[in-house]
Amino acid sequence: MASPRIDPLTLEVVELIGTVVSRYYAEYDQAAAQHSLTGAQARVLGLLTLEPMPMRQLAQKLKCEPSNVTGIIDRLELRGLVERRPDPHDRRVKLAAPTEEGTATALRLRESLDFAREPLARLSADDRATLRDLLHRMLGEDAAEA
Amino acid sequence: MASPRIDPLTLEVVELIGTVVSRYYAEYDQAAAQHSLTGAQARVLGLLTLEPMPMRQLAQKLKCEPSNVTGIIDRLELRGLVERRPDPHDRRVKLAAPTEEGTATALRLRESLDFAREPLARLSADDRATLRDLLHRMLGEDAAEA
DNA sequence: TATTGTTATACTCTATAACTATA
DNA sequence: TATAGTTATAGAGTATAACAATA
Repeated sequence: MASPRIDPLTLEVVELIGTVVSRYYAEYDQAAAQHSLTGAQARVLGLLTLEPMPMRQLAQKLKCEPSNVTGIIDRLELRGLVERRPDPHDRRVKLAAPTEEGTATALRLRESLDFAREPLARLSADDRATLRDLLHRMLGEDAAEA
Repeated sequence: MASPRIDPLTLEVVELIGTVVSRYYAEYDQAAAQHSLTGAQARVLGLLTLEPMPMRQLAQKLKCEPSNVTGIIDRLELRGLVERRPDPHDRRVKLAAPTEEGTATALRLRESLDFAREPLARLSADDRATLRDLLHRMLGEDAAEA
């Protein structure tokens, strides 16, 4: 809790990360908007295409209250991108799953996300590998949560 | 528009960046909440402590519509963290500026943001320098916009 | 009793359009 | 006429609290 007095180098890296963050978010929202989706809707659709899951689990992934998921899924369901299925093992839970159209939309969305190509294309393969290693070490073991 | 077919290395780096982004945002919002501020309010307060500026300019920095800034500044002003000053050169513009308490809050907020310390502390100074260079090259010349 | 999902409510952020006061 | 800031409005995300169905 002692006041940090961060060195200039660390400060510069933090600012650079801030730039990456804001650019990443802007591109993500823009890509989502091109498919008439909000950022949250796009994120949910992306998660569900990996694996259908209960509303509760979705809330945990999004780090928000379960009551919010109801609305987001409502809007996606209204557009035919997602459906609610009963869970055969527990009649309380509803499994959110993408429809065929939802899966297709998520795929197109991922392809239109060119954050992967544009900025990273400026780095050589060796540089990308170095960056990967640095980020891995920076994030520690729990980097897989995405 | 040709479908990308991204190589696994690039994909891995993109995922890592996604993890950094979500962690950065989560920490930022949490730090803001500790001071009873929303993320947007904290961002505005941070910008204004660097330099007071017209509402219009603030909207440009936030990449949102000017009408939104009115509300954000309203709420900050209501709490005594920000004030609106007339611009001596143009009676149309209002300069948003932090109050003394606003400046103090912004300072405490910055200190409580330990994203700078915790993850980056795992890297040596050499590694941080390497990371800085890679991010610089990745972001290009326009990395200063933050 | 505890848990899942929902509803009701309130607040913030967001965009759009129309308005005012200046320039 | 153009610009700066505001208001009005509507939609979306968020948290909180209370509720029904199920465990």
